[in-house]
Amino acid sequence: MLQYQDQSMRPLTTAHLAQTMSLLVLSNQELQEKIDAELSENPALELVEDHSCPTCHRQLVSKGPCPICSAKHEQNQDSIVFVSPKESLRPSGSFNHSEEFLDREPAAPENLGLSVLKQLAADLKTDDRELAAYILSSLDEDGYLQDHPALIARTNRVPLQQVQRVLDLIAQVDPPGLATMGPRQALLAQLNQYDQRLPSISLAREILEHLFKELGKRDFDAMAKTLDVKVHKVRQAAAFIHDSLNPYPARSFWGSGHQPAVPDPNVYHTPDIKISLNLLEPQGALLVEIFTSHAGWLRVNPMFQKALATANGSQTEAWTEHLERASLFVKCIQQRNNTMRRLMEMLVTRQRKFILEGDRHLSPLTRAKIAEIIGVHESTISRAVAHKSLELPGGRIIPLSRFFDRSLSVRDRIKEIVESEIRPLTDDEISMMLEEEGIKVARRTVAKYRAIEGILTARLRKKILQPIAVRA
DNA sequence: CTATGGCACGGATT
DNA sequence: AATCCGTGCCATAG
Repeated sequence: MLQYQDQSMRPLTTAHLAQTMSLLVLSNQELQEKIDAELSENPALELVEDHSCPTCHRQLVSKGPCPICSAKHEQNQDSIVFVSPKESLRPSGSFNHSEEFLDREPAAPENLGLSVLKQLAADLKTDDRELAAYILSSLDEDGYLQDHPALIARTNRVPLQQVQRVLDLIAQVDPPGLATMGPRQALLAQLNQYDQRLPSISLAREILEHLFKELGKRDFDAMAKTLDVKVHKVRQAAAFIHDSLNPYPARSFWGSGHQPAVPDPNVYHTPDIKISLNLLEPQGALLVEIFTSHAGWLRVNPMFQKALATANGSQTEAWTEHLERASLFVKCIQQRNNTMRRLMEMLVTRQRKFILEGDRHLSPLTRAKIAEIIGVHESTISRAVAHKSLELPGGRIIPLSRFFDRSLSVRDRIKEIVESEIRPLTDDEISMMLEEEGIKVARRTVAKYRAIEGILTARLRKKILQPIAVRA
C-alpha cells in the first residue's frame, strides 16, 4: 500500500473523496482491519510482497541513503519517512532493526524478592513465608504474576484463599503492585495506597477498571464522555496515574530512570507513528516511521484484470465492479499515506525542538496553518491527526493531537516552576513570574493549567511534600 | 481576608 | 455548526 511514486492521485470522484476521508481518521490498527476485510472480500485486490530495503526492512516512501542501513533512500533535509513492515506492530521484542539503538532497562536484580520478603517477615506466618518465597521467585522480569493464583494454590497444596491473602500482602509492600496479573492490576494495587475518598482517586480507579484501552490511546475526550466527567478531570487522573503509579512494579524498584526505554506496547498502546533519532548523527534527520501491518503494497491484481477478458456474461458485471472497487480502495490508501507523510514531514521540520527537547519547545501551530501550507482542507488535517498516537525518541507515547495543544509549553513551564519552588507559590505569583518571562496568562488560567497537570494548590503543596508512606 | 474553584461568556479553532 | 480555550466574576474554603 505504499507506492508514492504515483503523483496522479487527485480525488476525482466524490466517492474517492469520501472514502479517503473515512480512511484518514482511522488509526493504523483500525486501518489494518479495514484492509484485511477488503482483501478477503475483494478478489481483485492483491497484497504484493514486501519491497522494503533488504537491510533495514523498512518500506520506503522515498529514495536516498538510509541513515541506518545506508541503503539508498531519499531523504529530505529534516525528515525521512518510512513505512515499516509487519513486525513493527508486534510487541517491542520484535523491533528487529531499531532495537539495537535502544537502551533496554537492565533486568531486575535477583534480590528484589529478598527485599520484599524482609518487609513481609513480620506479617507472615512461617508457612505463608514459604508460599511468598515461591510466588516471588516465579515472578517475571516486570514483577508480574505468571501463573494463575489457582495454579499456585494447587502446586503448593494450599487453599486458594491463602494464596490470595499473601498476594494481597505482597502487592502492598514496597514496590507496590508487585505480583499482580499485569500492568492494569499493578496500577490498581498501587492505587489502593491512596486515600480512596478523594474524588480524583476514585476517578482514576474507574478509568483503570473500565477504560484501560482508552487510557493507552490517550483518548481523553472519549473517556470524559463515557464517564460523563469534565475532560480536565480525566486528564488530571491520567496525569496522576502516569506520574505517581508505575505499571512495572519491578522496574520502579530498581530502575534508575523513570521512563522505561522500551515502553510495553501492550500497556501504552502500540503507536501509529514513531519518531526516532539517528544516534550516529544526532544533528541529522529525524526518522519517522508510519507503521503499517502489511509488509508490502496493495494493488489491483493484474491476473484478475486479465481474467476479466475471459469472463462470461454474468461474471463480467460483478468482476468489473470488483475491479473498480479495488482500484478505488488502492487510490484511497495512497491518498491517506500521502497525506500522513506530508503532515509528518511538516511536523518534524517545524517542531523539531519540541520532539527532541520536550514540551516547552512546542511552538504554536494550528491545523489550519498546516492545511494551508500543504494545500488541503483543514478538515483533512483534523482527520489525519485524530486517533493517532506517536512515539517520541525518548520513548514517550503521545497522541498526535498534542502537537496542536496551544497551552502545552506554558503548562510545562509552570510544572518546572512548581518543581523548583522553595516555598509554595500561589497562582497569582506564578502568573507574575510568567509575565516576567514574556508569557501573559491570567491568574485564573494558571489555576486551570495546574488542574490539568494534576498539581495541587499552593496550600496543599506545603503539607504533602513526601510521597505517601507505605504501611507496614 | 486571600487563594481557588465553578460558571459562563466571547472569541478562536476545528 | 460544534467545540475548545482564556478569562472575568462571584461564592466559598481555608
